[in-house]
Amino acid sequence: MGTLNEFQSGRDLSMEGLCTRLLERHREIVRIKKPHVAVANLARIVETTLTIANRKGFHSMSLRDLAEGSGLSMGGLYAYFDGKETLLMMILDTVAAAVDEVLGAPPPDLAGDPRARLRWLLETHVYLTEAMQPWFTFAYMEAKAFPQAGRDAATRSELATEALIADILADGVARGVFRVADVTMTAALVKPLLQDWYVKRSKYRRRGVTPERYARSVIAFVEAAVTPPADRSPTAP
Amino acid sequence: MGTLNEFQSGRDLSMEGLCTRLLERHREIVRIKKPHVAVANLARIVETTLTIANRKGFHSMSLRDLAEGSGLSMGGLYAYFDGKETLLMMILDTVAAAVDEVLGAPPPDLAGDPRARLRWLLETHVYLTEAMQPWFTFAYMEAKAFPQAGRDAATRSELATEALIADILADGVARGVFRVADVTMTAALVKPLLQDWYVKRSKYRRRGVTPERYARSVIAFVEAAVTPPADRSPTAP
DNA sequence: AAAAATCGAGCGAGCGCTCGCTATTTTATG
DNA sequence: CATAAAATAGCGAGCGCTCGCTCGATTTTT
Repeated sequence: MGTLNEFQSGRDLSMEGLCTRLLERHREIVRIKKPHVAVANLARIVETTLTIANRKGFHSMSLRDLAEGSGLSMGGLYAYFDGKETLLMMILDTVAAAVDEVLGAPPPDLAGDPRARLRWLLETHVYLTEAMQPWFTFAYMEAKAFPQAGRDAATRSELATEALIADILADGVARGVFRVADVTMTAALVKPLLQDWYVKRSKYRRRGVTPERYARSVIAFVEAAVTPPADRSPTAP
Repeated sequence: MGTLNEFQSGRDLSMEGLCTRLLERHREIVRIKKPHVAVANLARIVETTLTIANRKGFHSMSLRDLAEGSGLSMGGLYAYFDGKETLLMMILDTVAAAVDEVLGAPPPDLAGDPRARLRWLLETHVYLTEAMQPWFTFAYMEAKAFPQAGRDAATRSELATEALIADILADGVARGVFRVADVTMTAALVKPLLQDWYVKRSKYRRRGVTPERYARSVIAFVEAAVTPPADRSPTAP
């Protein structure tokens, strides 16, 4: 099993890397010409937004707060987005894109091994959400309270992850490795275990729980629930 | 195992019953003298608040929205609370009180049976949150974004429930009924399974999942994770 | 000197909240 | 038992303020 340090997503998940791709997806909204200027300021804007919004909510963050925190002026901000709602959407779709990119590319050599695929998915999800913790907290907290497009995107992303889990479980059942009464229901129950890592991150930090340990715990918990009793006898591997 | 219909909490969880107790706890704030008038209008105020806030967030609900929805005027509302924030607190502490009252009173005859206690707790939690679903959704969504006192209350309530789970697990381990590597960690993982029921209620409704079935699934999932392998062999009961 | 980036005072809309007032019910009085 | 007096409940225009957003002026870069 891997560790957070070994975790290689094949994607740059740093603030700069994420904002570079954010800029590419929104060239027609960001009115700044020089990419290095745009990316640098987007990074400060997003960083500040995540910090303030995760403390008191996106709605309660005023653009004056954001201007002060990011070092730009009120008017300056509007060269980077055309409204507060657009800023929200930019952040939300950056999270969704990261999920697609990272979880959508499992190592091909695991294809025939449902147990390994499940471990990889759970572990990678924990490490991904650890690397982008403020982004995921933001998306989780704000997606519900905002306009239809945002809600839909969040729902779709959530269901996509659930479908990945369900797919692995179904494969495992077909191969006789797992025993699961209801694949859809079980997948639905696994999802909140993954979300808890970033939703309650501060609780786990306070308790000194590392990402590695959390991933191990979730894997053990889920595997116990899907492994046929016969394979779990104390003498089995 | 019980069903939602048989579920008797020993407390009136109807809107009227809850608002009656809410009024008792806040007599010095509610300036309406006649209890039957106060309770009736509080019920309409709270009902409207939960509906609007769960759709677009408490912060985005204006008191004009609330006045229109509840049938009172702007000024009239202020006879029932002394500010928007107080209204929030009234609702949050009603939820906390209900949790204490219902989960704090397990059937005494289960005392010696950790497995039965665990089942009762999980089942009762699902039924309680089903009966007060809009209240719990509201508390979950709004507690974080609001003032210190609210955050603290939410954290304390959350940890209290977790402690109830941990207590049962520890008892089960001591009696050799459960096998759990880390009681605190496992309790932490059970909590989000219970929260998912009201946080994602609409998803489960869309899929036709009943409270009974959800409770059964969670119980099966958790029991698989805490039952020693030996007791799970196909020949065991 | 042209282009790009940034500035910040100012706008109208909408917010939470107040207050002088009316309408209704309860109580006191001859 | 009428009715005056007091208490209670409710009203909604309007206040001060902050919000998201705009735009002509200004600074910085090339």
